[in-house]
Amino acid sequence: MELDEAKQQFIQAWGTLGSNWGINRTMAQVHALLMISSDPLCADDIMERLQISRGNANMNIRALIDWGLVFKQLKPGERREYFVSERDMWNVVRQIIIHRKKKELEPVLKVLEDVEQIEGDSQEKEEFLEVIKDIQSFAQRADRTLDKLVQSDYNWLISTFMKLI
Amino acid sequence: MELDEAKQQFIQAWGTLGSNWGINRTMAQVHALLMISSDPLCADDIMERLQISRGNANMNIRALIDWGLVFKQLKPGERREYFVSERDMWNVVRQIIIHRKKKELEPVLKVLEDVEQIEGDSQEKEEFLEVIKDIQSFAQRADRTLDKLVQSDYNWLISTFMKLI
DNA sequence: TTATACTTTCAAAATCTTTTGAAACCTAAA
DNA sequence: TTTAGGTTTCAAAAGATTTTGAAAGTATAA
Repeated sequence: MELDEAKQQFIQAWGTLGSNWGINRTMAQVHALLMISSDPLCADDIMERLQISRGNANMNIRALIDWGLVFKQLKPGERREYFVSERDMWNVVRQIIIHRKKKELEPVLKVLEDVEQIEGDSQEKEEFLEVIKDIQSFAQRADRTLDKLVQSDYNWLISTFMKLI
Repeated sequence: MELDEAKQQFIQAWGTLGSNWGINRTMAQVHALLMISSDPLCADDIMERLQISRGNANMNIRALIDWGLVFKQLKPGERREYFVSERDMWNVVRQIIIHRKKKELEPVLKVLEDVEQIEGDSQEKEEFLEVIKDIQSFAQRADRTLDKLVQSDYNWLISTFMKLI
């Protein structure tokens, strides 16, 4: 396989993975492209390499910066903005966990708390509450575990992985 | 809050969560409905409660059965099929991990292996390979950890959670 | 101040995903 | 058989998401 073909394949695969992970396909592709570029790229480079429009490129670059997966880099004497990506996979995953936890897990915890506050005194209510409480205790445990996880550093993580295996 | 309103809210929240997790909204809602129904429901019950068409109900029930999240239950003397859901959250999450790992992680591992086999001997190639190998080692570790996780039972999981926190 | 080089926005278009519902398809019992 | 009660399929419609590209905006330097 040629290097360029390999790069292309990797970008496509990363895009597909991303789109299953709440990261839109192009956003993940931009990230992939930056990960495998040795030098910082500007918006025009990204547009050209991925064959996407300026608006699309701009939107997804901003989103990646927002997620903490890509950083601006200004070259001295140049006005144009260049971009580099986070390459450390644990930092990448960490940022994704932080974002998705906030966007998804926390709202569910809120709803679970709300629906616990129901009126009445029926058998049906008790059964409903039992199911809800089970889910809630699981979700809270997941929430705390993820908090701990994102705080932890890479070496700690590795050693935990090791103990698991 | 009334019980019925609470149920409705829970079904909606579960639907939203699911759609962020590679499970389509209706599929997650069907699962939610079955989790909080004390008795098994048939296709018509589900259609009525969620206000969805027969085709939609059927498709999503089949998908849930396929994912191991819902089970058929035949009532003696009745032809109609009834359905109950997996309620144990750890089993639910376990099934989702199994499915998504197969659908997402494994194809990426395959691509990473493929793109490692590139020709040439340039500086550029070496830099590309370095990034790929980092990602690969992380992905393989994740793969093994998830394997271990899905094999583990609930009590083991709890104690691991506890150690983390 | 004006020109230039670049970034951002956003409505419309394209694309992808989900849902519908009617027709085809079972299968058990009469 | 035939009928009745039920399930599955699938093409078309609806709905959601993503992408485009041109216009507006912004900052720098001459």
